[in-house]
Amino acid sequence: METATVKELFARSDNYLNKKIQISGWVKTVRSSKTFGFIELNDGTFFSNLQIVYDEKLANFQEIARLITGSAIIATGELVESPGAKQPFELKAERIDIAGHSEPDYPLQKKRHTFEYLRTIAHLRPRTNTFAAVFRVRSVAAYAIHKFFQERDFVHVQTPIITGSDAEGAGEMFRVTTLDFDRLPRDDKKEVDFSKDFFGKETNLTVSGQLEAESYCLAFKNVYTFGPTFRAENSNTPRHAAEFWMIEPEIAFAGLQENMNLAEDMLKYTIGYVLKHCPEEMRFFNNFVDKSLLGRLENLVESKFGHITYSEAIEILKKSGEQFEYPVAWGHDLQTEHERYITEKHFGKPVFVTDYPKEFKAFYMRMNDDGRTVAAMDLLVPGVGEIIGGSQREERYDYLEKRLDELGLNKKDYWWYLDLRKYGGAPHAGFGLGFERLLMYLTGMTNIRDVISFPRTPKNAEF
RNA sequence: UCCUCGAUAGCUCAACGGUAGAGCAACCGGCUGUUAACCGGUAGGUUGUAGGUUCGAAUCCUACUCGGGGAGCCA
Repeated sequence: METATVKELFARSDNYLNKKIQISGWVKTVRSSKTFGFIELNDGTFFSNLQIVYDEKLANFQEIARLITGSAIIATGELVESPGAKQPFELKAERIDIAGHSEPDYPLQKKRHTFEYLRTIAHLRPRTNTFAAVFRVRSVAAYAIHKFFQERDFVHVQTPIITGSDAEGAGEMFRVTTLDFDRLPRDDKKEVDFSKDFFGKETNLTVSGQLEAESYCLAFKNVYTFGPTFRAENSNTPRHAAEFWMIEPEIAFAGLQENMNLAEDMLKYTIGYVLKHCPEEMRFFNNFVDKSLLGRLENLVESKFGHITYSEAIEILKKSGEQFEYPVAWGHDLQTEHERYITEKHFGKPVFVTDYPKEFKAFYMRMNDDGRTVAAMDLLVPGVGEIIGGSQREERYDYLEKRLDELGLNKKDYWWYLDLRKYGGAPHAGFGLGFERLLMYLTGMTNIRDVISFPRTPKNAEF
């Protein structure tokens, strides 16, 4: 007798038909009659369930008929063709052992639950159809991203989670400390004395691996990071989490154009890979989450992304005839409503917007020849908004130094970052891709809390 | 953080100033091919929390907590 998984049964049913097999998994539902019944079993390996038929010949027939959803069982029997229309085959049980009982108050039902409720039982929601699909896609997408970069000889750099630099410039940070809050050490000025802290200085959770990635980029040429990122911003939106995963490639001897080509290739590769390797999951999303999903994704893999400059975007918005809440004028940053118009209505596909005024972009972005814009690029996609933010980096020592001065930043904090420009600073570029935002785009799920296993958001760190 | 909407049985919802209900889940029973199984029955509630108005509050008012949507910040 062979043990099998549901995935194997569906992949190679000929090998198993009319043979005795053993299969183990969790009960999704039981339908019982007087002398026989059916169990829907999911073993976690495949999106579809296996139907098990059992009858009163089983010694524990009564017990099986009363199984509660969620119970773990091990079933043995022959795999036979099913007379029912909804499944090609089923297991005719000769024996069913109960590995773990469930309880009458099992919170998951056969009927549909709201995503809001399922977030309150995040430890059980991967057992639902939707979340089983989301997290298999998440796993496959992560693999596809590594595969994409590895096949192109990029080096995967694992940058630190704890950073001693408070100068990453990407927002509020979470403090990391071992100090006793009830008895904080103070210095002469009565301020907290961080020299007594674990690292002898202030430390925080990283908000970006970019600065460190640049260091490795200027040694390995092409690198990428893929790791957790932490932002202590009080953001309450369906697109923000305090802990999320980010992919940050960095390429040397390359500029903004190569950077955008890389981003486009990577997205198309990843989406194509998921479409090919998660057909059941993607069909499910298309049927139950977003009816236009597959058409949109398949179209995206074929089409060229749009390209416009910030200045062109302003012109498009001015000529659009739309009534916007925020004014459209050169020198004003693009608001969400503007971004949505450009990617959803004007282009109807992903669009790179480049060359923003330096005033609302980070210090490290490369100054353009016009002296007022920088070589930045944002990728906007319909439904999700900004999915990628990147730039060519300022590789000229004196320009970077000048920019730090203009913004009132302390050059001492950036000594090693400046060093990278001092010792063979080559043109280089990179971007950050929010992994969860990619998953939202891939699955049609509209809340970031539903594409990360145990979401951390303001006032919520349960589990 | 701001604006806005919401919170009623385990879940999804109804009742909108006058005795809190239904479907599903659970429990008991019936049913020889079901598949969101079906049929009959039982049980299940200080209506998010704390105040207030009223003869009377799930319903009106205030504050708070939590959640949804929108905005800002951004990935």
